[in-house]
Amino acid sequence: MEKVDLGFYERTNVLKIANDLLGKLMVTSWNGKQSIGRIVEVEAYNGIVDKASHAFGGRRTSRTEIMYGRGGTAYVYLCYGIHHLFNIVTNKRDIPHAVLIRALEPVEGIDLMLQRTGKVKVDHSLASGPGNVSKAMGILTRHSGEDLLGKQIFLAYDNFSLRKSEIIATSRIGVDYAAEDALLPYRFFIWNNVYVSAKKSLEVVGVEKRAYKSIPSKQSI
DNA sequence: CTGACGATTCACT
DNA sequence: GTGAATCGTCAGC
Repeated sequence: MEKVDLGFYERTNVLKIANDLLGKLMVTSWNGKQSIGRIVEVEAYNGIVDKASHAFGGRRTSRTEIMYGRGGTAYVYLCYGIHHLFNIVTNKRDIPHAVLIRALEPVEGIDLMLQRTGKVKVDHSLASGPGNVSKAMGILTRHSGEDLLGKQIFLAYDNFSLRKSEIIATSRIGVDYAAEDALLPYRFFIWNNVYVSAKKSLEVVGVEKRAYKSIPSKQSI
């Protein structure tokens, strides 16, 4: 298991990074408690030109400031007053790209995940859905700003690999307010993986496997 | 200071 | 399919 390095996070194409995150291992380790999950579903948020992004239009607030930090930083925020959503900041400082981790396949420390989620046995929902990912891994908003090159929260890779044909791209979940940008195929997941969330909405959408080639890059508003 | 609301989940119909 | 839970964040006054 090798830790994902800074170069991976600092790349400029957030859609490419989102694709590359599929199959990677997410690790949390504190108080001697380690949990590992394999990333099976993500969503890309393309910074200031993306109406679904918290940083749309260059918006800077105390909360979103983290997104303007260096790639390889955790951005965690509270949603609906209940759910802690874990994102990975990408690109260079001042370019607020991010990738939301939406689902994990539990790999290690599963007893801890069960304990944290209050579940009795493993099922498809253990770390499926962005709120459940954080709950199972023990991530809270206080971890926002944490360095992903550190020892507490980081990503790693092993021998696992995916073919491009195993990656499905669809529109993102819960971003209807983003008008036309709600339709962009910025959600990626592993085909046929049982831990992927919101399956009902799939209906085998028009699969856009090369979505990242059409990424908008203009930096004006 | 106030009010509206969200990158969600779960139980229930 | 519908609605409740629940609170930090943010715009507006």
